[in-house]
Amino acid sequence: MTDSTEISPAARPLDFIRQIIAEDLHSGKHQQIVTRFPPEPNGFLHIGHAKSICLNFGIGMENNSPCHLRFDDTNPSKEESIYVESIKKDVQWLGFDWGRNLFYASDYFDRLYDSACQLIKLGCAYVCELSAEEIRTYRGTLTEPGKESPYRDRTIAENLDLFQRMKEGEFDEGSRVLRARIDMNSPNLNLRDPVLYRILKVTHHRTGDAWCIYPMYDYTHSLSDAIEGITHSLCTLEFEDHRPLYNWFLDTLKTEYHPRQIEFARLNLTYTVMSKRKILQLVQGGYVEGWDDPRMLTISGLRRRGYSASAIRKFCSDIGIGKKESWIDMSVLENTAREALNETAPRVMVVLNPLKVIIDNYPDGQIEEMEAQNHPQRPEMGSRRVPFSRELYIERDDFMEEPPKKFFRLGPEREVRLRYGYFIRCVSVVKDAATGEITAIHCTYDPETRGGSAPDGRKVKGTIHWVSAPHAISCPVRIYDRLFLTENPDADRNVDFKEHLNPNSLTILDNCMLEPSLGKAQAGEQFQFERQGYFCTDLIDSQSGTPVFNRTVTLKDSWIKTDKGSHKP
RNA sequence: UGGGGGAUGGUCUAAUGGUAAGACAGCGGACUCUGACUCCGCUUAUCGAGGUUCGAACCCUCGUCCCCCAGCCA
Repeated sequence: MTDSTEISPAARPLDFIRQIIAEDLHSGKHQQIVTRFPPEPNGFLHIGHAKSICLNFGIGMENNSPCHLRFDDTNPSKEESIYVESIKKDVQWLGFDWGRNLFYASDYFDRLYDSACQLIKLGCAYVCELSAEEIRTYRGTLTEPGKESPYRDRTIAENLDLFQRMKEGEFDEGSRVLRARIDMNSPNLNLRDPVLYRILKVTHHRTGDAWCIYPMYDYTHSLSDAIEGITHSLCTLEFEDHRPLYNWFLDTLKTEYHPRQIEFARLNLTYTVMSKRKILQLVQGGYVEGWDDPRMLTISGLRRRGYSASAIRKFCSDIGIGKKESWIDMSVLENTAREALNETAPRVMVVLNPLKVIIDNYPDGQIEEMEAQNHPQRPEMGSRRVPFSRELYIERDDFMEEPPKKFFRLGPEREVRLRYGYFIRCVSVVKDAATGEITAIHCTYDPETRGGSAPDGRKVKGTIHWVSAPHAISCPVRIYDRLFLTENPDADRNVDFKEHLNPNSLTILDNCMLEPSLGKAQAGEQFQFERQGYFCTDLIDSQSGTPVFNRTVTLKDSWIKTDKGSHKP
């Protein structure tokens, strides 16, 4: 990707973070800036991470400066290399390049250990033997000060010895921690002697069994930023309270670099959940078919759903960066997909819920090839030929025996245009004697209207899509809808968010009729099924010749609004 | 009720002492061989009360409401 304006159009005013960076560059505080995206490899990336990725890497591209990808892998009990791989893939797929700047916090374990010893020597850290419960009690509460640990005033030599023995595996998990020695009376709980290291006798996905003590986030993060010479360390609002601690580490250890932490509001989207913990529950509980289920707002799910990387980048740019907790409506994301796909997706005709049409006056056995444009607004995308014959399929929704007022489609005695085909008029309806279900309709066509226009200038109000029955390719199409029924599934603490799952988030239509050109669709190709929506061939389940389609998003439909329900797909 | 943040149409975002703007949503209309796209129009906002000022969304004071923090998670 070379066009950085695509990511942040020049016309858009700078967000507050970019303003700070511009000032720092202008004032000479920094000649070059360095940002970083620091995921923990304990799950797949989602749309919320995309916001952070676009921010950090976007700033990098705009300023021609590096943006590091650093895995914050300090908790081996939750982290796995499969997540490392998926994260790298997703960042690249989104269009970003970390170049040589791929790092792991675990790369710094030795330096982090040395710095911890340094803190001990400074009298700023000590080995504490309080249990986890005791530490919690000693920490105090929001309104009451904490109490100092009885181990707080050990000698430096004793602390050094104990810490080394922690490292050497002499002690049990949970029996000791290394703590910073700051202020048990601080109104900021993060400063009440936070834990720096804990004993975890767990194999790490990169360092194996080399370590049995692992550093905590706050300590690791600030030092890793300093080690890498990060200038602006961008994180979400909940870390605002941690900033004094972040700074304390850097100030106390007098690091060469002192990055500035700046916090921005995380992304909230309606009709979904964003927390990794909850997403994990959906995956592990089998509520979805995996991290990359097209209903998931993971990067891999969105990719499979048919969202392009540029659409996701556009979305992240559109929503902006601020400090106000905000909820973006899902329709904004959906609209971004439509906007992107409208430009690029070739148009095709597919009948999702087929209804047989027999054209009584069309010669039996005759086949014509109709010229259809691939994109009416972009003639350079060319055209294709679609076969037309006596028996066709049309959409069940496009026929009503007793049509309401503003229904422009087919009904008894009504005439409509078959797109790129002929005008047809319905002459009779065939029903199943037992169920009363309409099984087919009979029509006549006007041979003068070939291609879809009438020489006599007569107008029809409706144009519907169709597929020639003998030529149609039957195919499953997966209709995806929002995963949740409520705007904020998390809203009520007393109700499990899974209660709000949409039971109809996936509908498989297994007898859809594709126009023949779709037989050679490649996995991942995107199309507009005219009058229906944007669809793509599934990346995983599509075989060449036997495609499986996923609905990315519907087209806007103003008929559905006037009709109020009876027409809902 | 300790500390840290935040309040601009229904939802986001801008305006940084000088005409409150844009996007999405909604409503109405035009166009149309996609009830799509496109185009046009409309409704709707500065949390409240004071103050400073010729002039305040912006500065000051006092309130109100919302979010975050008591993991050996990140």
